[in-house]
Amino acid sequence: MLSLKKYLTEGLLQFTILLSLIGVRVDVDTYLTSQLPPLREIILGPSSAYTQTQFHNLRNTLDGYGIHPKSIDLDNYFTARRLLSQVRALDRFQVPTTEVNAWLVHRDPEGSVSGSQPSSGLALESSSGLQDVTGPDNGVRESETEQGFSEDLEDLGAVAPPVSGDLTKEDIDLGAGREIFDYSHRQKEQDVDKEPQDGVEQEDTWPGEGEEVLARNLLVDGETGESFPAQVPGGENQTALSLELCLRLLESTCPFGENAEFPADISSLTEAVPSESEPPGLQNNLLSPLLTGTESPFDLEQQWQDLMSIMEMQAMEVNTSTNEILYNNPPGDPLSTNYSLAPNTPINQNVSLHQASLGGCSQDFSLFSPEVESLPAASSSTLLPLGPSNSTSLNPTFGPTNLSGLFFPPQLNGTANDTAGPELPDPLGGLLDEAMLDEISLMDLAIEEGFNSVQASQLKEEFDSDSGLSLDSSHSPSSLSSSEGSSSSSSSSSSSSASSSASSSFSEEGAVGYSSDSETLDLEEVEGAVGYQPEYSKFCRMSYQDPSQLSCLPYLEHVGHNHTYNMAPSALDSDKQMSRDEHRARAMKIPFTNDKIINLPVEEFNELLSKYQLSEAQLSLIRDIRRRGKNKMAAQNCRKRKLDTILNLKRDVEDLQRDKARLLREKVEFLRSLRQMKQKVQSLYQEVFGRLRDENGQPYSPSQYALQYAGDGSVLLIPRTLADQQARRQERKPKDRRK
DNA sequence: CCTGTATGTCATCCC
DNA sequence: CGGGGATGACATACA
Repeated sequence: MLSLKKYLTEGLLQFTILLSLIGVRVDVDTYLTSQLPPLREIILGPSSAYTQTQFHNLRNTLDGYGIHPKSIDLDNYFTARRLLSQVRALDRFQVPTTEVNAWLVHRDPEGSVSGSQPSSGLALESSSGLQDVTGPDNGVRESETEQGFSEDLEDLGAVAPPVSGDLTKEDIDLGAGREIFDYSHRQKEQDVDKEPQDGVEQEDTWPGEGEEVLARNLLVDGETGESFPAQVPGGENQTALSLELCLRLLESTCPFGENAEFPADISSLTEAVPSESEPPGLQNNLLSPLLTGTESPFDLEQQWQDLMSIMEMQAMEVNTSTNEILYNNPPGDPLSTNYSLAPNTPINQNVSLHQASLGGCSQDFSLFSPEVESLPAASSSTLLPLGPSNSTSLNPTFGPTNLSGLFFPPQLNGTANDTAGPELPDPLGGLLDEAMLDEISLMDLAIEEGFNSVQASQLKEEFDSDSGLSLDSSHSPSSLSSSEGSSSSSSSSSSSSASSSASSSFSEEGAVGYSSDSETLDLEEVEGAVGYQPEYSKFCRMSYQDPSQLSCLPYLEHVGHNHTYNMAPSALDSDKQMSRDEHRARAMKIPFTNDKIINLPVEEFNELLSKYQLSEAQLSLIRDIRRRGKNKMAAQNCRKRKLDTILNLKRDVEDLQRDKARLLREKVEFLRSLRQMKQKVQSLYQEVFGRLRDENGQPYSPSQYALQYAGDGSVLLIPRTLADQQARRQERKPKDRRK
């Protein structure tokens, strides 16, 4: 089923492409508005989202003439499809906490196919990107859920998230396919306030319109004396298409924000270029700014770091600049506007690879997950570097200027250079070390595990049980006052009976405090059971309390102290159990119990003393007993408080350690994902670059040329020297911003 | 006998 | 200024 469907789809797409190339413009898009899904489905397939094929770009660029049917290399096309599928593998970018879903949106220069599926969960990331389908040939990519068709489309390389119906015509024109990075988009929203900076950057890199800048840059290449776009030999037409697709794929793989600025910025993919091919010396010179200063440009690690830095920038809120830039792109953006022009540009001029290039085909690649998707289509559109805008801008710009041959890797360059570029080497470099990361994660995990399994759970339980106790000093006072009141009342109500004294002491303890209400009750019950004998009651209380509390506290469990030893086997042995003060009081013939001495309120206590004729020695002893008794309770409360504090601190530490471990794990996972993406990008870059051929059919030297992403999502083949210059330029910006 | 824990007591600070 | 809570330090009992 799938194969058949795929076959049909491919055939249909190819046919459409051919028509477009021939100059027959199939404006299915006009009919394929969101309101008319059926027609679209007929042509594009069911639930086709917004698939924009790069072929459209060619057609658009060439405007139907100038491109020879021969120029289309089906082999390359399918190769591109394969690459695209590979890229698609990156769709689900797993980030620690967030899942990243990427969609490849294929956009036609003329009119990118805008997904008419508002309903689909996917939000159009690039507002400009998707949009109206001017040509039937636009590959439409449906939401992933709709696999059948989407799959085929995917192969084509046109992947468009369902577009919300709000796409404007302008968006459509401008927006042609571009890769949208939801993630970046999201950030952009957050970073909206940072736009000013972006604007500045734009001025620097891309004064006015990115297109112009690109053109200028390309033409300018003084060193080589070549204007790349134009120079690219038309003989490469064969590969042009495939290259375009590949480039788009590459673009899509890289979550770079699209920005007008980017076009100017040339962060080169060159970095990704296989190092083997290039001589070290050349590399250094040619290396992009990002790479410079650290390792050889070709160093994979370095490359990864760059990518990671880019990712980091986007992912980690830190960099707003890039996001801003990306998001800020208004629909009316020059680039976007230019997009509409692209279709008109004659292919002849652009015929070179460049044209094939990605300009037209932008695939929206949203690496990031649902969150991103949820973002409004408009905002997202701006984010994606590869988005339609790129294609449009590029085509128009270069087409006229004969810069046809250039591939722009705008996003990579722009994003990497602008935002992440600078950071890549440093922060990510170290982190990239997989072994190190693993180690960290493992360590963290171990720590976390340890806490979780052993102490954490226990502590939690303990704390829960111990909830009654609070370190907050405020608690004790209130409880104390209340307890005192109760104690006084109890004491007053009951004269000096043993039971009364016992109850009063208990109540006082509750008041004292740290014991929770339940605790107090328990104590009271216990003590009541014990009967009079304050000392016993005290001991009992302590013994009673401690065990219960201890049970809750794992640490204390090992303490097997049985404080009940204080309790005589029989009440008759109470004398032995009396405290020193009890003995002293008895020796001094104190007429009332120590409980009363200790627990009676001051007034009652004084009143009690006044009732008896006591000697100085007796009064002194009574006061000492009262003082010691009070202090004893205070000491108990103090110790309890201290213990609670320690336990709470321990719990806090454990919690923090768990959080830290979790965050580190997530970080490691994120870095891994970034690394994988980088590898993919690199491989794709190499593959694409390796397929490029000059007029003579000779492959380009990686040491002399490099692929770069333009801000608009197009990919250019430029001299390394130029790439290095631009890369350096961009590298500075991000740093400045951060500062 | 040594050690660790629990508890009591004292001195002191502070409210 | 005294009562009393809080707490560090020390002493003691006990396992």
